[in-house]
Amino acid sequence: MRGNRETRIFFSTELLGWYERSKRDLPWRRHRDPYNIWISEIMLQQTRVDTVIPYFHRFIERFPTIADLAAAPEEDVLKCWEGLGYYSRARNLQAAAKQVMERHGGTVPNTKAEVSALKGVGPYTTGAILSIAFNRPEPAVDGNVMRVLSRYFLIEEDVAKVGTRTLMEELAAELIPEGRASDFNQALMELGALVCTPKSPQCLTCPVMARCAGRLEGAEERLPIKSKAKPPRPEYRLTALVEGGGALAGRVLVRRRPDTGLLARMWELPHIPADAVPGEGAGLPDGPAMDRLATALAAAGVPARPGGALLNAEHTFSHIHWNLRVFRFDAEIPMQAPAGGGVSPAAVAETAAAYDAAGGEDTTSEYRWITREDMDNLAFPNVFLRILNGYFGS
DNA sequence: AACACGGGGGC
DNA sequence: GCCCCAGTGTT
Repeated sequence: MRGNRETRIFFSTELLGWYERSKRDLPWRRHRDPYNIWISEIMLQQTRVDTVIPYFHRFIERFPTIADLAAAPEEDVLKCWEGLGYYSRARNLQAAAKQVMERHGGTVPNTKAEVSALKGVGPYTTGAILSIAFNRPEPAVDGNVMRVLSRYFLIEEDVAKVGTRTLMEELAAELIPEGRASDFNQALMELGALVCTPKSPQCLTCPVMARCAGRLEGAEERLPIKSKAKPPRPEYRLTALVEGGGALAGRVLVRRRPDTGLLARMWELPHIPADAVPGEGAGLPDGPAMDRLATALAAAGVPARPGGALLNAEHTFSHIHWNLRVFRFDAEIPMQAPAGGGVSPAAVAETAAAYDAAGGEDTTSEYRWITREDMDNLAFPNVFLRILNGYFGS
């Protein structure tokens, strides 16, 4: 156990007092509703409060109950999550809502085994739901809590290590005052968010500064100790903004991403990989780049005439840095439905091979011609949202 | 244990 | 431009 008894009692007591005085009025704190708390905790994973608030309101309005969420089209759930990132959270959340309907009659369970069995609910969220919604004395250790505890107790273990989190959970559990798990866990995270911040912590306003070992050692700025993440690897993409003609005038070609992996089942502009920054230095010149893109589009069933480079866009994920060069195309002829409504296996194989040869990766994409209004119903990652909003002029 | 998985905010 | 994240699932 870290710290002596007085140090731990002081911490918990002063922290609770501070929380009563300083807690923010957040939407999910209005009522102690397990569904609201669950939604908020999933949204708050790797995401700041200010970002989450508008999403939380829209989500609860669109899916007021677990039954509504379980019954909704996945497309609607993703659309509600659009721009929030880590979209597997949304897909897992809906899968978990179905679990709750089937196993628990539509009521959020209140035991550790049942809560942690829900899709998308790991050790942190299990503790958060059990403590915040049901006042159970379970630790809820996130990045904030690890920062606060590492400073107050001067813990120099690497917080990126699994063993360190386990240690923090044991410590956090010991600190929970009798009957106060809900407020105490929220207080711990609130302190990390408002006072014990990653950079320039506001120690002079901190309720536990007097006994903070990190502060007393002058070590608060270098804690917590955390090993560095790998930098994102660069990827270069030739991207097509294809404008329809004739019956498809005013529409743009988009496709749906595969069921798994990056941005699963989100919509995007068609793009193919390139070896370097397109249009620069070692990158493919615009002419050949557009030729390759045109070949890939034709193989996907959309013959199109290149209309020049439109813009460059960059987007950084946690592990990939995308460099996109977007080219405008005019569709030569509208996509036609095959006779009889079907496509022969041979034709599919031929198209797939041609698309692959042209640098395409996903040969099973669903393509669609959309208007600006159609964007209200389809979920796009931010980088394509920016491009399309710029194009449609909104 | 390492990696995949988005995005925004602070400085 | 670089750093920080209110984590979970897969391999």
